[in-house]
Amino acid sequence: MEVYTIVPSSLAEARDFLVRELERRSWIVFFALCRALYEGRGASESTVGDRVVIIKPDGSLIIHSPKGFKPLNWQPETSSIAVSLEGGLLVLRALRRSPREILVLECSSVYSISCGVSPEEGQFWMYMSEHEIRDAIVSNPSMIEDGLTIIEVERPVEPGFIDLYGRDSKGNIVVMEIKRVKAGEEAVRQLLTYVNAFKVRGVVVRGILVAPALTESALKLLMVSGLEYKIIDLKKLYQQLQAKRVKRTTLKDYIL
Amino acid sequence: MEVYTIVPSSLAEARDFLVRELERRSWIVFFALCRALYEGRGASESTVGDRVVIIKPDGSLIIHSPKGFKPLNWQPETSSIAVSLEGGLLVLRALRRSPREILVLECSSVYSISCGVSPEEGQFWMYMSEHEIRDAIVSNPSMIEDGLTIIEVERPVEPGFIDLYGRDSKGNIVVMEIKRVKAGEEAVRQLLTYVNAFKVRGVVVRGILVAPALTESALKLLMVSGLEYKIIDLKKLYQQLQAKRVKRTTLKDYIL
DNA sequence: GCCTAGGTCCCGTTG
DNA sequence: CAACGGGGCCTAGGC
Repeated sequence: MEVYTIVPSSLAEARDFLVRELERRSWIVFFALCRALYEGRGASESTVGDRVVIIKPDGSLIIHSPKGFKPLNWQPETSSIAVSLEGGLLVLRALRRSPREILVLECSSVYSISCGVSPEEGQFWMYMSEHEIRDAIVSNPSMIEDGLTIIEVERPVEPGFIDLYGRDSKGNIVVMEIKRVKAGEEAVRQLLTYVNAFKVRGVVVRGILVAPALTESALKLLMVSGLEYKIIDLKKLYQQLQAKRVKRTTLKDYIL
Repeated sequence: MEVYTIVPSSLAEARDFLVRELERRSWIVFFALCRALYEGRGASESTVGDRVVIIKPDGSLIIHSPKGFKPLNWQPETSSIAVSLEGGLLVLRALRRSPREILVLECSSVYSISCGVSPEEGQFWMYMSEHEIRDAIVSNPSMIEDGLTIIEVERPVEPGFIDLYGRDSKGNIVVMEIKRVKAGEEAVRQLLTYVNAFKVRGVVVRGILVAPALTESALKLLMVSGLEYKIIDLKKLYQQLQAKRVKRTTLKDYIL
């Protein structure tokens, strides 16, 4: 990857550079003193401040303030980014078609602009998703309960999908909702919706919430609703999965 | 703001530069060919790819791939970022205490590094939040229903808070849940939880979902649950609020 | 620290 | 296209 940086001596120079690199669909990063105006699903405005602006080859635009993970303003995907000089300011207009949104960036000063064309995308893998946990249970249902058999994964029901649908050793239908993080009330409500979808059709089923932990109020709501839960040990599960997994890399040397 | 950029001729030079600027709590942005390993609440790994890495003065670390709004890897807040040269790679270890997470970035090549110390933070205002909508209803409850009076805002209930709590013209207690976007089932379930919190204590209340729109299944669930809804016009509300608001800036010249 | 709820949530998947 | 649910969600506000 070739990265090229300029320290523009004027906003006109910055504009020309941006126009050319947007045309080439380069990856653009610049430091600027600017303010942003946004209107769409919500609306925002700001006073001038030092910002880092990223424009990606796919048109995504991200404006970062000096603090925190979240950008101050953004446009996840743009249909067009227009650059112009207006009243002594460098103005970028980033439009989005659907939902219809506009983000206007007014730069009073551009400190530096870097750009590069990126050939190396690389691959990415995420582990320990709800998906992975679900698949692990499918291949070993006894981790939930002895004698449990899984009949269907992602079974469509009235609204949405049941994570796991099975039958216990006594022949009862079991509906399972899986959470990869501590489950709150919302998870219980979700499970309850599924169980009720059966109940209204006169079918009584067991509902089991599968999670590494439950909040207190979630537990209370679960009890009141006649539902059950099963705590799973994510660390153990991760190590089991890790052992089976094609070893691509390892963090062992880094783990503290 | 002063922005300084180097094109390091070696990883050692990049390391020295990073160490110094991290020390100074500068704002650091660099382009690199690298891969990231993450382990914490989840786990991820990747092959090498071209990335833009941002390290903010507060220690937030963000790694962007060439696509989309979301970073590939990140650390919202770090307790420490260590930089070292290991086996011909520039390695950054970003630790987070709680939750305990580690992000390791292995750079095989650093194309350029920019840094700057930012004095101008600027201010930021967000409009049309649920908060704003709620306040607008408080100052004019008739937009929901004639004769409605608001008794309490954010009234604490069994678990959580009721957005608006009031009384209708006939003396019935009214519980309102506000959504700034189209409401789905989840919003209905939330409202239902609040209404049920009264019901279990033998108090019958009206539940009204206030939103710009409802999904079909949300409407169905709402009907079945004996709840009500009120559609609000966000565009109209925004213009009303905008008129009252202290005019800081305007997008009028930009709106298409 | 835990927990609840909002978000311009984003994002993938599916009908 | 709309809608539903996951996410390393993040972040703010209460306790």
